[in-house]
Amino acid sequence: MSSKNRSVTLKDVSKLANVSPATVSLVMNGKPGVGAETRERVLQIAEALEYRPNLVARSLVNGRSKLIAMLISSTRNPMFPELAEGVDQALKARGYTLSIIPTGDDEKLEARELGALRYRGFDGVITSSTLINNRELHKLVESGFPVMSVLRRDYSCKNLDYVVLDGIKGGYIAMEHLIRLGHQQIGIIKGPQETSTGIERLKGALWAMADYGIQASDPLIRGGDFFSASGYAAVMDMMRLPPRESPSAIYACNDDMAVGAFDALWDLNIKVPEDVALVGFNNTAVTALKSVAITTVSLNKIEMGRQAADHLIDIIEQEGGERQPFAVMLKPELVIRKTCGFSQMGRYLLEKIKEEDKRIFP
Amino acid sequence: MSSKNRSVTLKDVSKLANVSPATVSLVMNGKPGVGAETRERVLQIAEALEYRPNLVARSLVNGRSKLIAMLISSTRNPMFPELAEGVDQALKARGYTLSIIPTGDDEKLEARELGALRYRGFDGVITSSTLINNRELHKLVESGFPVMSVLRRDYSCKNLDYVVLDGIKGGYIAMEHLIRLGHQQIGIIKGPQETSTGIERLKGALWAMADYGIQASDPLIRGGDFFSASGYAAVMDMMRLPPRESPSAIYACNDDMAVGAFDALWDLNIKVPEDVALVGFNNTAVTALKSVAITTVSLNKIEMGRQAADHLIDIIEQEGGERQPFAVMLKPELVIRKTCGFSQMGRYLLEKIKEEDKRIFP
DNA sequence: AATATCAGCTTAAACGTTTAAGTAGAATTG
DNA sequence: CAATTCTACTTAAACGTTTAAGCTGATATT
Repeated sequence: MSSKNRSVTLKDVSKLANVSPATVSLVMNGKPGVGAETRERVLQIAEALEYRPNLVARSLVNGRSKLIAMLISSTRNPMFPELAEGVDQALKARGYTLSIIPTGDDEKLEARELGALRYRGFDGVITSSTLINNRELHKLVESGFPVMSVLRRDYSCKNLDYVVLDGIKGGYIAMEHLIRLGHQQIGIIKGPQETSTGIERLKGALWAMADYGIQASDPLIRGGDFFSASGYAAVMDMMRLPPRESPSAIYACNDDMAVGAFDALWDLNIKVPEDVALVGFNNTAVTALKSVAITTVSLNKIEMGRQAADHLIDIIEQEGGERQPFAVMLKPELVIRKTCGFSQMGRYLLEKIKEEDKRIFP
Repeated sequence: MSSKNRSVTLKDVSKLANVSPATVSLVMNGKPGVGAETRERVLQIAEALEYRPNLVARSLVNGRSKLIAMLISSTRNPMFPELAEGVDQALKARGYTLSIIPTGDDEKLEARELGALRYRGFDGVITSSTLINNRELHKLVESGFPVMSVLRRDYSCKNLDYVVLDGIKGGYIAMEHLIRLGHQQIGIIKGPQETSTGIERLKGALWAMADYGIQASDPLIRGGDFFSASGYAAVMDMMRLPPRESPSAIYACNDDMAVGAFDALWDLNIKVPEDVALVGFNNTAVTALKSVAITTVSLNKIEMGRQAADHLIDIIEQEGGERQPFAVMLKPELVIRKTCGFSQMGRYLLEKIKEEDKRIFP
């Protein structure tokens, strides 16, 4: 069918319409300075030829590509899908398109990708994989490139805009929940301390413990890396403690580790929540499954992505204006499911009764 | 710090090096025709100025942007993360960057986005959300734009390259597994019949039933849309059938629906696998959880993404050559977990024991 | 020694837009 | 009616590359 594959250009339209390319450009961009009839004619011809402006050429001249990069740790990070959905919603609404750049939380790669953003033609970047004290990010921000940090942030980067969750509050309410249910020996599986989320979610929990006069015992606080395996290992370890030192509840600083913990408890034949309570963080999709039902701290990831993207575009599009800092801190909410007891009480009693039955009627 | 934000260009380098821009271009691209000393000098100056070629300008002249689009239904589709990981691996290795375009499986939007790909400057597209008989896709392929279909395909689109899973075989082995475990009344939760996956996974299962002489009963075959809620609804419905018509096993054409089914069985207090066996499809992350452990059909999503991306780039980069069709069909494997019995045996023994009990202690 | 070949450069056009500056003619003004 | 302002255009430069074609002087060929 198609012989020559060159697409229709501004010039093609201008020739057919007997006007200069400049005029066509004015028409296509709805700018004034063109007579009504001419405008109409050009529009019709453009329509007929199915003319579409070449965005690459346009980018070159006005230095805007309408391309936004999203730096993430991995597409498999369970936060990513919803975050990206929010970002995509906002971008689509304003005519931008989204590129994703997974970095695997590899510092080198992240630095390289950050440095490459500008000359690759991106208009701005949303980064969700920021580690604390990221020099390259620093440089990028200082150079005036539009950057929005989401989920995590870098305290050391003064001019970095962000929209994050209040991790301290989140950690606080998670821990408070466990304490109020009567737990005194509480295990904590930390996140990496090079991330703001890792730091804050721990800090909040420790605050709650302090407020309620509960001793935080060192052997119950374990390092984790936000991946499920580290949660599994941490629990396997904790549970080796002598019974009176072992936890009756565990707070994992994210859901992945909570799921790992859940699996470990399962393997150890420890009943959740009857024997050990568990609370996670992020309200990731898995936690909502009926057979998992992990109590967790929820945050609106879609909203977070949307706000970040929307404001990033604001920044990009308001050229001259003094750029004032943008910092949003969303509020966490506790989602109470089944891993912390209470609702399980009924079931627990039921089983006790069954056991009695068996003894009485063997 | 930074006053003027214009980045370093080829010209800046050429001026400092006292050569023409053309020479710098040759050097930067490692092309011949430049003397050793000159080359060295240019390289050093470029290095010193931190010169990076402007990819937008480059794209404009050689018509290649090194941008690949990936059309997906949603970032929340559980297949997406791994698929994208594979794609990203291949793209990164060859210097391309990935844009994702969620379409929500909305036909209009998908058509629009497909049509826009070329003038947005993409070099090619990987589509995983293709519905059957997609006119716009047809047009795009016929126009010679590099397209690779992954996961799903469109039978009606003759020149569409693809890398997919053998869905028929997958459906077959899933169903065969249930049959071999002794099930005769098997419920099926279908996928949408406008997708190749929906069609094939059903067809394969029906073949297996036919091969083993098992009647497929209409009320046990329910429509689904690949989302969890439809699996839930299907099971709720099926289980309302009179006991002798209700299924002892269920085959869901994807894991999302299997999870929905799992939840429904949970709510109905029907034990899996003791009372009803369940098999899913895709080997999605959730199914591997210890407390879920759904038996499912596995496919290597990362590999699938990688192959698709890799070959797409091959197509893009071999300009002239006759483009011959590329079609890969990966082999499915059954991942046996805990939702299909084997405990069937346990149940059998248990019932025998109960009967004995009743006789002895009436 | 005249000619061909070649390495090592430069020139200039091209890619498809946008936009500042220019122009011709019509309309408005004093 | 001459001067001014507008309107509706056009011209041409610019964005930052690539690349075909051209040029120059040196080396190789006959």
